[in-house]
Amino acid sequence: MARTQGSHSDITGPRVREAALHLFARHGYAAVSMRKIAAEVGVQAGALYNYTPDKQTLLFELMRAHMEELLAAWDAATPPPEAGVRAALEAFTRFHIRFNTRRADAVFVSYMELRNLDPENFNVIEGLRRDYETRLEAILRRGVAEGRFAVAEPRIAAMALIAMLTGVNTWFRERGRLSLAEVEALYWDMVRRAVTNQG
Amino acid sequence: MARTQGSHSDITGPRVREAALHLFARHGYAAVSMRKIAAEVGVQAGALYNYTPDKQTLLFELMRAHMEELLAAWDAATPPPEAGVRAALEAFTRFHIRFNTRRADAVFVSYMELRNLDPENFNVIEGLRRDYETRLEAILRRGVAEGRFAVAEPRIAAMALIAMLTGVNTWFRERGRLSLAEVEALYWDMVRRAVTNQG
DNA sequence: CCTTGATTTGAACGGATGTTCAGATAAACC
DNA sequence: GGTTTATCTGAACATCCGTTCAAATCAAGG
Repeated sequence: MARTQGSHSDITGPRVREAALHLFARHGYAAVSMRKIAAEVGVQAGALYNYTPDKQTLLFELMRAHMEELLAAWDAATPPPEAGVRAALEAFTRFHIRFNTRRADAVFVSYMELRNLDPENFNVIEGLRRDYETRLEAILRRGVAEGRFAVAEPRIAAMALIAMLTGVNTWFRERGRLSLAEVEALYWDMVRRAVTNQG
Repeated sequence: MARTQGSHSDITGPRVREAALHLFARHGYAAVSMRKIAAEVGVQAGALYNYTPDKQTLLFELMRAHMEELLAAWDAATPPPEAGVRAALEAFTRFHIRFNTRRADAVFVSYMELRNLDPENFNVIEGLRRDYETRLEAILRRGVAEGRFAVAEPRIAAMALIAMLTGVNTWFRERGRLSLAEVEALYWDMVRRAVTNQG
């Protein structure tokens, strides 16, 4: 009694990653066993090893995929330079909120499970995270250079703003009082004022 | 061969909590065994049960103590009303950064290990967290009422600002380029502008 | 329809887990 | 200095862990 009807590598592989992401987000990497992931997929634990060499790599690949999709999505959504630096900052703000609320599990795991990564895996994810921060930092620096923003420490401001925006995930619910568009507008208001001088 | 010379409940108890807090912050609750905590203290695992009924309660009490100390410290540091709402917001900003950077382990654990709490324990910690957010929300509401702040959604702004301020912990190092006072000033600048209208 | 090869099972491995408790130990008190 | 009592050890419990692998199963190709 092996191999259920209709099961394939193309189907089981994604389902393993989905189940792992969901369970890691809910209970944490260390608290989720390979057997629990297998049970969620409807398979025995041994079958998981057709899709990952080990549990650590499964976690790492989930985080790497998320970070690379994040970077690729922003690069594809970046407004052209001639739109202006203010439009770039607004686009970043709205993009970050939209992208992250749609992928709450991956965002959560990519932040909370950093300490469960092997050192070399950690360095890879950390590098991708820095890349993303640098995208925002560049916008802030350009705004300062053009005299439109007043930001004393662009890198720190970038980290501060990203922390604020990512915080949306802790309370936002799809069917809550505020729509995503309203949330975007609220945060864009705060971001805009935080980097702009009075008067 | 039991009871090492000079060991007492008064000494071992705090050391158990210190070791647990440190290890939970570093590796995560689920990844830290009672034996590892005991080894850090220099004791056998069974001895820990003189100080906590079980591992879950150990985690919960660490988080509860942290949150209650946070609330008590802020209540003791709150400026008098006659100092003005702007002074209150600045005090909150500086207090939050100062208190949290000094207790990075407890802050980290109290946020990251929420999902490892039993439902009833979770509700207690969640309630304390809401209390703290409400302190800031009240300041923002007062500022709006007095016409000094422009904040459309005070509760959401409170959560956004706290997320931004707590983010300091992810990068701040005691002996880094910026002193704590400089960091406080940078963030107060952003907070002040984020809640204030232009012109 | 029969073979081939990908996919899964089910059992097994050594070791770690939280918790309990009888017995050993040493500090505190009379 | 002997007794009491708080504290700790060391072993044991049942259960779970990540990972491996021969054998079983089934989809696809000829």
